[in-house]
Amino acid sequence: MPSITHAVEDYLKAIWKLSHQTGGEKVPVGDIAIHLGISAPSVTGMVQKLKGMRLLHYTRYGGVSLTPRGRKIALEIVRHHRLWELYLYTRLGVPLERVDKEAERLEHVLSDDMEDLLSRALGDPKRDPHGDPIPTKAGAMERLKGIPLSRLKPGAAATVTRISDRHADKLRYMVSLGLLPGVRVSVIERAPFRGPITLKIGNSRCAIDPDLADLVLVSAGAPPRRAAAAPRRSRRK
Amino acid sequence: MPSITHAVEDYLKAIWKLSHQTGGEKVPVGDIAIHLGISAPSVTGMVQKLKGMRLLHYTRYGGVSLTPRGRKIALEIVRHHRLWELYLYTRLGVPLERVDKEAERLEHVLSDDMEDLLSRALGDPKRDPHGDPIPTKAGAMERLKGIPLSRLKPGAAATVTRISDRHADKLRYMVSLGLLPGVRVSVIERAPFRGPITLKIGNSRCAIDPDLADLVLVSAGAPPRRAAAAPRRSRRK
DNA sequence: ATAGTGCTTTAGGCTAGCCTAAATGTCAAG
DNA sequence: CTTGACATTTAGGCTAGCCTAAAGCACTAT
Repeated sequence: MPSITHAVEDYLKAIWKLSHQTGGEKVPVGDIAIHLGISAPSVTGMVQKLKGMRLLHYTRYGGVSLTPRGRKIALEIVRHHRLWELYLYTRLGVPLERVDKEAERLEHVLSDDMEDLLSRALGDPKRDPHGDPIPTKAGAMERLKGIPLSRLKPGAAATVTRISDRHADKLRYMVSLGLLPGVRVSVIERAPFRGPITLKIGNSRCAIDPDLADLVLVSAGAPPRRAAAAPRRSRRK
Repeated sequence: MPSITHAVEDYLKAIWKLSHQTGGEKVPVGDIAIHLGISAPSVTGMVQKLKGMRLLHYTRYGGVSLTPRGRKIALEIVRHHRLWELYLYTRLGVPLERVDKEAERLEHVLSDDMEDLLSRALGDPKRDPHGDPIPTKAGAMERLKGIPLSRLKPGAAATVTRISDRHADKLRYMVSLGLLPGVRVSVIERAPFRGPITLKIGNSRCAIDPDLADLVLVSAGAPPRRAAAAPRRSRRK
């Protein structure tokens, strides 16, 4: 019986992500290939193997979906990933746009005992620094609520709940604007034809592209009760 | 040109350790095999590959020794390992006898940037929680000074500087005795014929086997100025 | 010297994961 | 219902690392 290698974990996580964000059931093999940057034939091969391990359902030309076992493992990796992200961000001061890449490697290297210690050291957090929910150890995950910032009507105010971690460069830009989870924003103006959206973030204002605003989730009324803990950057040297 | 894989890092670290602790120049292939738990033929194969990468010197039947390049990489891994150990111990409260195994996996997963952040977060430490010196980024390492506790004369007092991390079970026992770096000990009595050594550790006394005492290094007069920071175990639940 | 003993190396094989090229299935549009 | 476009799978190959079995070297003791 084959074991859960790093590669297996990567596949399961990718499949989970893809089915999670599209909401769809079946995930096409090609999408997995693109997401992981691996050739389609390689993915077919691995998928057949994972089917043999009963980690996913698969029919030729029919796409894949995770079994409960597969989903459990996927969520475990997601939990590891997000715990590490939070740790890197709040404790080591790793810049937000870099935590994803670092956590990508660390997520595979976290024993069960250490997972507990890490979680506890962080105060058993519910969200990672991007605002994404951290699955519980049992494999339950809070639903992401909120609407894209791009959908917010002019004049409306809201609180950022989550910023997408997909594109490091865009993320860095958002950070530079102060567009972070827990921050209060309001829409001042929206140009027609998907033109720029003018925002007030804190006390400053700026205009951003709606494509960028798509990546930001906001929650209507919620006050910024508890932002993800700020990093304590060491100031020495 | 082959790349520095995890396996390569493990080999270099093993060779460095073996040549470092024997003080000898050439390391026999068989020793590497035993140390890594890998068959001798596999080691021969890898060693030939590493020679091709100019990371070590090797002649058939003649053992191996690291080139400067190889040593640089080995020390980098050792640095990673010891930084992680200290981090796990002082920040996450991982038990001392477990940090080695955990760090074994983490050491391969530490980017250059993160190494700096980690080191800084720890206050650019010089020692790991066992008392072993942490190599500098440039690849320089302080020499371990001190004598084995087993060599200490009755009546003499000293400070523990380092306890071996080789055997997790023995390490756990030492921890339970309070035999930790920075702790003051004195020899009350030594039974003849390598019999048990009776010690005073702090305010309590105990008798230990000289084989165990071999694993503890002590420094004659040094006062316990700064022990490796104690773990702050969370007390919740 | 020479045989034995014990490393060490060669030879040959295996698995995991990846690749490219070529074949095959699916589906929509004519 | 046929064809083209495109996704997917099969076939065949590669590298990294590991293994076992058998051959080869070196050193010691007769």
